[in-house]
Amino acid sequence: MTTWSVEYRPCRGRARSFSMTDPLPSADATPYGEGLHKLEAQRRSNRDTVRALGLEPYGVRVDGIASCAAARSLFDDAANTEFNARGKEPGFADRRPVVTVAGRVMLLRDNGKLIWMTIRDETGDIQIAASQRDCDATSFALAKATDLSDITIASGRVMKTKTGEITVWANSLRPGGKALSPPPEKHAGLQDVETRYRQRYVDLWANPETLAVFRLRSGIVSRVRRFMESRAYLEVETPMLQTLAGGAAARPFVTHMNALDIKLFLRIAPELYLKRLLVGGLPKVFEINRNFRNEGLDKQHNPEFTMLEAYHAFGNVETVMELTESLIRDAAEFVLGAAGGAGEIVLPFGDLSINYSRPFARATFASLFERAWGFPMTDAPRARESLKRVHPKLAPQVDAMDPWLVVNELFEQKGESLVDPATPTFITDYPAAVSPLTRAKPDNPALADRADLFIAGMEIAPHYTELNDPEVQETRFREQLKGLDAEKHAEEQTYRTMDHDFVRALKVGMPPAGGMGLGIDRLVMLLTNQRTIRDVVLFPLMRPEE
RNA sequence: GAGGGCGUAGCUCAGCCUGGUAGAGCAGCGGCCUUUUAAGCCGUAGGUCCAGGGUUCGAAUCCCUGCGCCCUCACCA
Repeated sequence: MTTWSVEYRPCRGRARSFSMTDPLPSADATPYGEGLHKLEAQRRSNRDTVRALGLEPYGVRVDGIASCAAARSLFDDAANTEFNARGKEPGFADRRPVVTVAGRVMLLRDNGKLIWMTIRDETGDIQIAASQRDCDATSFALAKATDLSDITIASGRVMKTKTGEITVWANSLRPGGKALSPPPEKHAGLQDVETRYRQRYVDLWANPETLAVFRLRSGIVSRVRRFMESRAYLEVETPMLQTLAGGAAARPFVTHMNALDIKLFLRIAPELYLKRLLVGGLPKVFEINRNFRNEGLDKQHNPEFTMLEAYHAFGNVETVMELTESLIRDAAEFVLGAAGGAGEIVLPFGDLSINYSRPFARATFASLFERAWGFPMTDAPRARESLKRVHPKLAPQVDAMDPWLVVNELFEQKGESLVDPATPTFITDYPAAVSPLTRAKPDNPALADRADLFIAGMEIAPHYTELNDPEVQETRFREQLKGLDAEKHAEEQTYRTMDHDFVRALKVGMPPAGGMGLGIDRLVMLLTNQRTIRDVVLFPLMRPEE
């Protein structure tokens, strides 16, 4: 006789094996064996009780369900008063509204012949009463077999208890979905940060603040889209799988396509495709979608993140600065409106109160540099000396560095921090040497026509007057490639490649343009007062559990 | 990458400093209860103290290593 050894893993506890010669686990004994947690076993048994009542514990289609909020608003004080006064008179016509609600059982109080539940849906909570007198027998038995965190459906009259709680006084209950997992603690909720991210499906219903943040996120993104449309930008979708990963300086994720046997990259930016569309004659385009960068994780970086990029033909950096400022103010106004506020658009972010209503501040790179370091950025010797002092690790290389790179290092050390975090601020006029893909300022070729928006110390959105001279572009690409130290950047060379097609596109002729990129996750962090990007991404990347 | 913190029942947390048989609340189970709402009362059960190693007569506790998460800094851009 052949003996198969089958490994199988109960949801908890050790894996064990059994062979075909062993008796099969019986179906009505717990099919997951002794590894099954008692709490789950108990819930399975309650589920079987529901089946024995002739009901489907996982629910069936139900039409005409009212939200908890809608059911509450149906409450009719006059009808309720009338019922309380005359409900026992023969022939009395009950005018209290009838409703069906569905939700997850958050609280359960079994008084014997009267069972109270508080259920929750995305609109809020409502209390349900299931009394032995007023429910049909099956429904009452179902109520008895209901566990915390089950999904239940109740139909009945909307009334108010003598303690003033709006309640659906049920005459019928139906199962809406069995929960075999026990719920988090009912007062403290789900606290563990890791579990909240890994099991967002629990976090979302157990912690209403979580749901509120993601509803706001959805509203913000929708509002941003409508704003762009109102400005006559066309929404487009460009490749996320690219044969070259261009448009930004970041390490891409690499994958392989079997059918063509080629290497593919997840995009690090949509930029080069959106510009091709300008060449194609689309004057104003935008895309809101995911970019992927194969770099570290921290409070402001998730490997996949959502960016808005927009390009405006015949515009320049000022065009898109105005766009961003109006767009952010509009989104902030939306959030404030959702919070019931009015007047000046001020939203909290941690300890800061960020004012979005005034014109955003501006500061030039050069002025911040000088304020930070006490000498002008054109003073290369002093810059080198300062960098050696503050960054001893870099000291040996400093003399060989491009003077503008030295300036840039110093600026990032101290310059950015001079910007008031509570005032949205554009830093303008970056050195051209540190902005290779940007056009130079018409009146000063040493400076780039670029502005970066900073809010709360975070870089939110860069703005550029785009490069559209194919020869300049090609030279810049070549310089970028040449700059790679072959040994140190061996890996980088596998994905940094000249984008010949993009140069070819520019040769067809691209109108002058302003372009911007706005980090949507960071914007949502600001507007919803969340300190980490993981609290505004539904399913942030986590290391696998096993 | 460096430093710090955390990991104990399904959940929320004590206990660790100062080593001596594992604790509470909620949830669960049995019982009572038809206006409760963190329901209440009586009873009861529940543990790989993240994993591995070490010290010790004895380790949740002290030491080392590893894993996971969080924080700060650095790197990257």
